[in-house]
Amino acid sequence: MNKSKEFLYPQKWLSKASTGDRVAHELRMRIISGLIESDTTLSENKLAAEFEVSRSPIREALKTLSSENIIRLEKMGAIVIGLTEKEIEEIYDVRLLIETFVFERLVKMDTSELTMELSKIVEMMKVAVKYQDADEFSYQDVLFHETIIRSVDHSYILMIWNNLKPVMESFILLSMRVRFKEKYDDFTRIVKNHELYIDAIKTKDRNLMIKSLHENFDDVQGKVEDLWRSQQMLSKGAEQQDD
Amino acid sequence: MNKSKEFLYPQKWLSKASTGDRVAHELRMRIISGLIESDTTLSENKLAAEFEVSRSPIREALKTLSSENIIRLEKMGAIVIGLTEKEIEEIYDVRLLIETFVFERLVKMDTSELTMELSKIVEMMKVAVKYQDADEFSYQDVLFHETIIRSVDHSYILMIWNNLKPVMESFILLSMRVRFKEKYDDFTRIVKNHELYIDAIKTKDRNLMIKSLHENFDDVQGKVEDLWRSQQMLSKGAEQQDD
DNA sequence: TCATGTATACCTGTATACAAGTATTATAAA
DNA sequence: TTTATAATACTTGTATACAGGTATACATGA
Repeated sequence: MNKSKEFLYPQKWLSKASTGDRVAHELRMRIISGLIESDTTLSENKLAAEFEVSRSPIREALKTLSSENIIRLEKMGAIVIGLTEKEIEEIYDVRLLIETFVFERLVKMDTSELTMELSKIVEMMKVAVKYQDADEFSYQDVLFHETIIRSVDHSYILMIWNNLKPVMESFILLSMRVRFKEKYDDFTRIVKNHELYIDAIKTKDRNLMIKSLHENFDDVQGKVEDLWRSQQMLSKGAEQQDD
Repeated sequence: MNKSKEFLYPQKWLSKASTGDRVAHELRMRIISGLIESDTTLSENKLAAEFEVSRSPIREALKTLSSENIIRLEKMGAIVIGLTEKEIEEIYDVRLLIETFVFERLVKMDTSELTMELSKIVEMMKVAVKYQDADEFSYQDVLFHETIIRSVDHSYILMIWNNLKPVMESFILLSMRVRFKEKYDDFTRIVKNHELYIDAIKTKDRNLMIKSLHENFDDVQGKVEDLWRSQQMLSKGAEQQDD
């Protein structure tokens, strides 16, 4: 698909994806990682040439990315918006908003099945930590929250999640990769926070839920400066990533 | 664009829209009005033939509609989901969620400019009522809330709004058209609710805001059964609509 | 030097062509 | 009559072609 063989997005997650999806995922990673800078103008033709595909899947990808608010489609070309710290905070505003909403539904439900499922995911996270698999860890992290959100069966909350997810996934992926190298011991705390979250669901304890959610955010978000600092290095060292 | 000359969506709102957008708006109206029933399978080729355009804009439209959760893209064809009462309630859950969030931001801001803008919109609504222009009224109603949401400058809240807006707009449009015929006097109450909303913003009164918002929802949502009942009639009488 | 017009090279939006996959229907065999 | 298989009529995904439109650079005139 691409003349350069460097992919930021885990290729094994794209086994059944269309070309358009692949392009979208890869472009998203490059934008969020800073490899493609903000205010860059992307042209369909150039992207098509670079990815060695036709304009059709490129168009599809650009439309997707524009609905995620990381690019802006204009008359001539697509302008990269990217993620500033403001946007990252905004994403977490929204996450807090929807997860709080979801929690209010959960307290009225039987959550035994859900907590079982979540426990399984946390086990997976532990294994990912053990084997230092940042991508797998990120995957399970995102899955954890998605599982909670899906459990309340609310199609428009799910719609919000679906719009947010790709950007978040990319951001978490990049963030975790850096921190697996630099701050390995953080992960025991992240896992612990997720276990706290499960407890909150089990005991229907709002405060505990908010607390663990906030701490979880701080864990990803708090050291954002570190991430940006490490970003260039990460991007340039991206060829080591699996594909 | 269409061999049949009946459009549910106001054509003058589409002056600068692309073919894909036009198709999306029209399809959305047909789906939400019930003209196209739930579980119907839409094929790109058939739609292209019906709208007398190529598959490209149809594809674009279907992608848009799928991101709005009113159709589901599958291996063969797009399945119409439509709007059941459950989904309408869910939409208002989300509106309540984001407008409450926005209000919390507003109470920390200078809102004099905003309330001025909103007053203007309410004036417009009154004129629309006076001249029995259901479409114009709907437009101003949606604009009212969009103006509030935009005022806090939160790109991801705006993203949610942008995803919700088209479906809501269509729903409100259809709902108002029926009620302008059947329940003309309701509109003075709706206008009053919006004035209450402005007061709430001016006085930073959370409870008043929630109250007016709820009543506003009830006004649209409460008589949903009526809407569905009138739906068929409306759809069949759609050729009278402006274009 | 600055303004205006024009050629040119690019861009998107739409149409069309083609390839590969899937459901369906008809046909053949048991 | 039922089952299995092959033909066929669809479907989407991608590539390509074409038609406007837009920006840029350059030349021409004041």
